[in-house]
Amino acid sequence: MLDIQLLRTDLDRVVARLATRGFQFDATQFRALEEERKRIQVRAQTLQAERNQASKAIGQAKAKDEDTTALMQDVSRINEALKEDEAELLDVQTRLEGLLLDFPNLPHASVPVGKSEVDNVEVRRVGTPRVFDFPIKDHVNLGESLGLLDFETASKLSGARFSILKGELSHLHRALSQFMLDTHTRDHGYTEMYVPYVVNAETLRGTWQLPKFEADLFSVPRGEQGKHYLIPTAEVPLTNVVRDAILKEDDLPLRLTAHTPCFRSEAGSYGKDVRGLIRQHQFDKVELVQIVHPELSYAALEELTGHAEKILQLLELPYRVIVLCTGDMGAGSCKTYDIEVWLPAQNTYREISSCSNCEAFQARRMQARFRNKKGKPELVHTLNGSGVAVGRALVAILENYQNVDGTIEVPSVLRPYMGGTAVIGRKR
RNA sequence: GGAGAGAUGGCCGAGAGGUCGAAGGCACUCCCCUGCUAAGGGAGCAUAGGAUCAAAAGUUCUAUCGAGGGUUCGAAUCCCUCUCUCUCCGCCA
Repeated sequence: MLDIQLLRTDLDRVVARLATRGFQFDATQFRALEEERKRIQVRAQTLQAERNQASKAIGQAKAKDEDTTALMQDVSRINEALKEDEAELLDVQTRLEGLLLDFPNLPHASVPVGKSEVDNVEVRRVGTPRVFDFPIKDHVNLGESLGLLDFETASKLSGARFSILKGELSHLHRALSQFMLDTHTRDHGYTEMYVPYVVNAETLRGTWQLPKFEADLFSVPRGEQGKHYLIPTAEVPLTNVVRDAILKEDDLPLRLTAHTPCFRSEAGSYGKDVRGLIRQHQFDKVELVQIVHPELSYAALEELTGHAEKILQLLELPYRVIVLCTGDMGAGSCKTYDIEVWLPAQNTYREISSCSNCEAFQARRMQARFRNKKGKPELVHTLNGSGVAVGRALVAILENYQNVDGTIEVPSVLRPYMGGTAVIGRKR
């Protein structure tokens, strides 16, 4: 959520900057609504003040045993008028809030302006794609021929876009998440968290998934309590840890990590990536979240992106980092780096992590604050990034580490997590 | 699942229809005092929004005592619904 003050004082600039991310906004309509709000609010508040004063006078008169009939009639009249104003005010405010809730975040000045993913800018490339001297297979082929990847049975259980991993492949999947968590907690200073996978609507509102993206979520009916939702990413529970909290300045930065499944309905995305593990309704991810002092959030973004990159470096997977242009960024982000891993079967880099600085956008919604030097509560900045998507890392390992006989080499950092296994799929 | 108790400011905790945005304490900030090992005195100290203002400061108004509704001229205080926490019993990986 944007700062309403900013809209009141600097609307034209806000509209112009939001236009760079393809967000059209009717400033005239907003101004008119604001005018209306102001008019009604001033009137209503004046009436309230009158009423409060009169009521106080009644109390004082009664204490002195005086007659209060005239005063009470006054108040009744005020209340009549007030009732209408309050209803109008509520209506205007609801409409304004509705507009405000739809606003995406303002892009940071360093973000390239563009319309879509073709305008994203590559920042760096790390590692060199391996040259194969045999015809390579994609991860689906590799997994299925080894008998370790089973989409058919998964679709019997749950439908399309679910998968079953077996034996050594399932073990490798587990090894990956363990390795990521260990690296982030041991080397990068994150605190490991175990968090709920089912959250309430308030929590999703805090991080922006509601109300706009409800269609992408799996929900769980809960009788009188309404609906709960399966988390689409651990960003949701991790970031909301600080919702409605006032932290000590010394507590910052908070670095939190969790390994969780993520559930995405993504009804609209069929037709793309239908094959394989790339786009699933359920996948595992190790998430990184930082809650930081506003002045340090851009340094933290570089740092957090580096933490995610470190995983790929240790796994010796080639990747590149791109900065998303204004038109391709998520709504809550001021600046986003995507990390894309090399997939030889697709002959391209594919997203494996997305690292964003949301500045105070989520914090304002969540009322997540810290007490600053002056003793005043001030909004924190929030950042999140995948460190990294486990399923996609598995895909990358299958494809990059494949041997001519269809077996898979285990990256050396993962071998301790695999009981020393060096190759997957070797016949015994 | 059953029975009971509770939810007040950063924290603890009083208040039980009127002058309560809320006593007192702790913490914090500033000042004074004091040569000392969690010493004393004074002042300040909730959040959000509105108006005024070029802006800040200041002034002023409104809302907020778990959330939402109701009663009333007036609600932290009374009534209803919900949520959460605690205690006891039951069940359970």
